[in-house]
Amino acid sequence: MLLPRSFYLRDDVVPIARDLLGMTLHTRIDGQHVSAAITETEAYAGINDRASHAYGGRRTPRNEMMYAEGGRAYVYICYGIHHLLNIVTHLLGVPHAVLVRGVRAIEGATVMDRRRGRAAATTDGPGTAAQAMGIRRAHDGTDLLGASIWIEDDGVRYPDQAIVSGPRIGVNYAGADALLPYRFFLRKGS
DNA sequence: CGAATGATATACT
DNA sequence: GTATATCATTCGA
Repeated sequence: MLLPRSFYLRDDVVPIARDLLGMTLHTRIDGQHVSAAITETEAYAGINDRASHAYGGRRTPRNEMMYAEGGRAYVYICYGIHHLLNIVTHLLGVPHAVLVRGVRAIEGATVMDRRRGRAAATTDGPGTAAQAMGIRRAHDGTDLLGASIWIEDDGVRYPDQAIVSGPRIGVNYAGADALLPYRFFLRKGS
């Protein structure tokens, strides 16, 4: 079933990042429908999180969408070439988001291979995940309860021991906040 | 392990 | 408007 708006409006982004593991991300982009299980996420927890683009309440054209009501996509370009998909959470004006770092193909694996230019059944980073799903900067602000990007709960549930948490990747500039255990992924073999 | 890559934010003139 | 530093990464060696 489609994840309801209320899932995205909860006030703590960290358990949302954890709960997204096992949910199914769907896209219908360029006439191609693909779906994939979310296997790795990271939480970015608002204006007090030094790793977040919204640290200190910063507002720029790029990160404006982080301040939207939960349940939209925040897509930005990193290192000039990689498009990264984030899921905006919390109420209007509170900039929380979850970075989707990894997916595993369910439907449309051949489309994902073609987009990636190589085998893409399982992606190995946030840039490759977004690319396989067809998501690019133009999808910034897309409503996740709409027809081009959405997330479904197929009832997959993982016990706590199947999930690993640890420090986020690539945020060494964030000082002590770089050590927060805001990254979640499936233990090998899960 | 290290170079590539160019959008973006910020600090200037 | 122009300049510069930075970057929630990726790929090939």
